[in-house]
Amino acid sequence: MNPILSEQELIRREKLTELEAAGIDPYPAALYPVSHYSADIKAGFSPDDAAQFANVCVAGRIMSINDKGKVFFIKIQDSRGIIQLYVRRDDLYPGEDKQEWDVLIKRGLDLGDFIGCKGYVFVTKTGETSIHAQNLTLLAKSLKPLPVVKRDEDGHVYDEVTDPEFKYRQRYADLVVNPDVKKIFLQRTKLVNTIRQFLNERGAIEVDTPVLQPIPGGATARPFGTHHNALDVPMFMRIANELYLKRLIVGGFDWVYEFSRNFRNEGMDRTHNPEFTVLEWYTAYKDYYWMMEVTEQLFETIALALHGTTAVKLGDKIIDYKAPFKRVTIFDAVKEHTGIDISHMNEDELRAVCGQLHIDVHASMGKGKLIDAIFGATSEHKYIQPTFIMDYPIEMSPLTKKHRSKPGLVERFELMVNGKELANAYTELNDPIDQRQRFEDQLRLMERGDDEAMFIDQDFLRALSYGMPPTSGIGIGIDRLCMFMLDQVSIQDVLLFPMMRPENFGE
RNA sequence: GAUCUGGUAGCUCAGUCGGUAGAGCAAUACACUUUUAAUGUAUGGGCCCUGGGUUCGAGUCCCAGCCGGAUCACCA
Repeated sequence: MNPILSEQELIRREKLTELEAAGIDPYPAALYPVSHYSADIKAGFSPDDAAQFANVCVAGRIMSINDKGKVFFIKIQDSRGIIQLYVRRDDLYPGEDKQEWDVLIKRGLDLGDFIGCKGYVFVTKTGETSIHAQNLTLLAKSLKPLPVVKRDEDGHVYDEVTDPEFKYRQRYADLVVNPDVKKIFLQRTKLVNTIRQFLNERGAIEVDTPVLQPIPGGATARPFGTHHNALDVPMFMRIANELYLKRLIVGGFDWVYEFSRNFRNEGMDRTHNPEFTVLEWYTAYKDYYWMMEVTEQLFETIALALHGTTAVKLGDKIIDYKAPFKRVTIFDAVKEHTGIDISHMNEDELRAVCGQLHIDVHASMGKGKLIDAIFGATSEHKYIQPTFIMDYPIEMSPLTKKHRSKPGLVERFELMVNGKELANAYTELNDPIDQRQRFEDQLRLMERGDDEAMFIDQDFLRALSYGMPPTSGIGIGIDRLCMFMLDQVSIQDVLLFPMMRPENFGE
């Protein structure tokens, strides 16, 4: 606790002492028998049927106090909204002794305190549904003033707290004071629940796989390293769960999924947090064409669940998630946006195209990375409406099955929305001999200087050797999906506690 | 990592040319028994992010650092 207290914090501590001296416990232990939420009272009450709400008990945090002398109007916020309490001195303390009124109500209450109230519901002269208090209980004292944010009838906000550092570091206060922030996170939960329901009702099984892994596999990224003391071995935080889910397909599950918290020790910006969530699922006996259809259905279902329509606002754009989505191969995409057909070019020719288009290249880049660079620089950002980009070069897809009819390509698609990758899926490589070769190719890339190439996972190869049925799998970035579906420009606004540099509290 | 930008009361923010630190809300006190973001009157509240420098004098100018944000590069 910061030893330097502000004037207002000191005053609140003095009030605490005064309350205790008067025999009022500022932090009572007993449960408080809440019977109603603010929103239910406001939605359900009508003066003609007042009996139904003649005896309610609510609890929440004090958001405003209007002191009228012998009458107080107090607004409290519970988890569902805000309701006003009408507190009249002579109703709470009808006798001669008004001392507790002075100590508890007049001097003892502050913005931010939790109180409980029993009473009956009525409508004030000004038309606000309120609770006429018959009993008021202090449930928890607040010692630190929250930011004061006010709203008028038109929804205009005064003194809104917008400082990102405050919002992200003290999300607890941000949530109290900014109801729209809370709404975003409720929507995020709804999005995740919608996906769960979608997958569960189709027979998918939710599983948990290791977060601590001896070999960080399934993606190309720099991992966080750590150490297991009892085993005295290095361990890594997972960068992807792909290889574990495929092991489960080997084991006989035919549709598994996991919301995987992944950790990557790389830069952070408004679209990247060091830990982030990816939904991956793998389905046996399916291919990437099937996967495209299910993906379209899923995105359409999510948009409808959140917004009641497939047309979703994102910045100044409207993204329409109505299935089916457009499909275009990566070579056709490049041809469309540059006029150049790179589909049959070798590495030197691709390098020449990069020079012609002023794209930075590195000597370590192989054919796959060059093609990816050309696509990224010329085409990727042009796909605003949901589009499947299909059939990637084999060099950049070491876990993907070779294309059934196009040599040098694999059966892979990425879903582009708003010019960004939202999902990545393939027909999975289940040929153990081919898989070993692909790993070895990665090793060669690594030797050539590509520090993102994959490690060989011998146990995964052993699993594939037992036989894995033909399978299709997908990974969907959940944080990014939330950003797109909830119209947020920063990943920090869809993460409750985005990573921040540790705060220095002094000493 | 590079560039730009910000940090002043509990909160939102002003602060001119370098010359005694400001407003609204919040707080304290008094008045008011159905109020409406924010009733009236009075009062208190400051490590101007930190450390150096320039100057008679620094919230203000210079340098370095700390903590954010934006843009760019790389990754989802």
